Amino acid sequence: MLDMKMIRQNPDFIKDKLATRGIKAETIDELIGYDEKRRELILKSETLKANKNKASKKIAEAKRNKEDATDAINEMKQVGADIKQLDADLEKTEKDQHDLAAHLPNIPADGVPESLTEEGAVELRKIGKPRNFKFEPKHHWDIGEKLGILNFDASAKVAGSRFVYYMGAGAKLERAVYNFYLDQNDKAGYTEVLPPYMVNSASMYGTGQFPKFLENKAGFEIADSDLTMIPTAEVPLVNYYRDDVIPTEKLPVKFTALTPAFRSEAGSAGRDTRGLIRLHQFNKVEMVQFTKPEDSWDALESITEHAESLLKLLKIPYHVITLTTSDMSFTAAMTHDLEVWMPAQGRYREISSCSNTTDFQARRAHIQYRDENGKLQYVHTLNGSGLAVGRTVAAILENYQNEDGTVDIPEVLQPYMHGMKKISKEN
RNA sequence: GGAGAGUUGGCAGAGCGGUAAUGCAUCGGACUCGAAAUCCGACGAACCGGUUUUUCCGGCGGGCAGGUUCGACUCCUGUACUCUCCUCCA
Repeated sequence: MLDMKMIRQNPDFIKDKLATRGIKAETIDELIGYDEKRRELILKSETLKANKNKASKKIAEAKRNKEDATDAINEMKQVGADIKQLDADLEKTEKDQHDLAAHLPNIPADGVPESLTEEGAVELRKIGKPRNFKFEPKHHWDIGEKLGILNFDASAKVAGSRFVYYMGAGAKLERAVYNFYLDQNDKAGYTEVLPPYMVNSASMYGTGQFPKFLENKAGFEIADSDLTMIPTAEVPLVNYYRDDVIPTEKLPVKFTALTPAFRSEAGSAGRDTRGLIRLHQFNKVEMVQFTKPEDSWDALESITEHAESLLKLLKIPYHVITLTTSDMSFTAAMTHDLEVWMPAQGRYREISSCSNTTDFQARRAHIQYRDENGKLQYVHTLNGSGLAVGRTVAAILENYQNEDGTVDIPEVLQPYMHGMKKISKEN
């Protein structure tokens, strides 16, 4: 949620910034119009309410003195009716204003490449050289199915498209990857959390998924309840402190969690229909930080670098890009994506997204701390995948594949696989 | 799933239709070499509007949402959460 006072005071700045995210200037004007009308109505309503309170006190006093209070009671009746009318208008205006404001994305930070498409992302660095294959590298789904460690036929039967069964060494590899990630995050000072996998709509609103998420049918809501399956652990992790004041000495708070993420993938029909890249349910280890405002930009770099360190240890080639203004998620002021090299596709694919949402989520979710003057301020929140687990498995299968169809296991994962060095049919 | 109780300021805790006692904590002051104790005073969330870049005024506010009423923390309805008992259950 953007700061309305800020919009009121710097309308042109907001218009320029949000134009890069596809928001029309007229939308901002409309919002400011609602705000002006709202404040006008508040002024009128509050004047009447002040009168009402005075009249009420008069009645109370008259009653105490056993005097006649008919005049004051009539005044109360009249004023009460006027207030009712005015407040109905006010409520409508507030709702209109709020609905509009809730649809405005965060202001892009300086340095975010401006573009109305995903074209124009800036590559910050490229690490590791794609391996030179002496044979045609296979897609991970082919490798996985041949090895008997991924079964998409069974999942199609039992659940539907965009699900998977990991079998045997495949399931173990998935487990090795997320245990490795959790251990690394633990070492980096993140508190491990095991949160609920369903959250209420206030939480979905707090982290900025709702209302758009609902309108786009992007998720899985539980019938006859207020619950939604989490689309990312970011939701329960950030909302942990919703409506709270975080004790200042605790900042920065760093959380990490392994959870499944549930997404409808509405609107992505035909894309990535095979394999582990785009599923309705996938595991992800997530990192979240709550920081003081002045620390959040350093924190974004630190989260990104930590996510990178995982890929470095796994020895998988990747690059880091800064997303464009319109490619970023709704809540982000800046996002660095990590993309891993997928040999069979011959391109980099997203495996992590690290964002600074500044105070955008904190405003929605009311997450505050007290500054050195004891004043309540909004914290900044950050999130980053560390990392997507299924996509890591896909990347391992493709980057570590051998011509005979076996797959080597990255050295750092071998201890997590009871020393197994290679996945072959026999496993 | 059933029954009951509860939800008031940072905490504790009254009132139970006329606009939120009191205690603790906090802040300021007095006393003191200093501190404790004591005394005096202030302050009761967050939020919103006006004015104002300190101030002051007003609104809102007693889990939340409605209703009754000139007026509700106080009555009624719904709902969320917490606790206890029963039931069920990994």
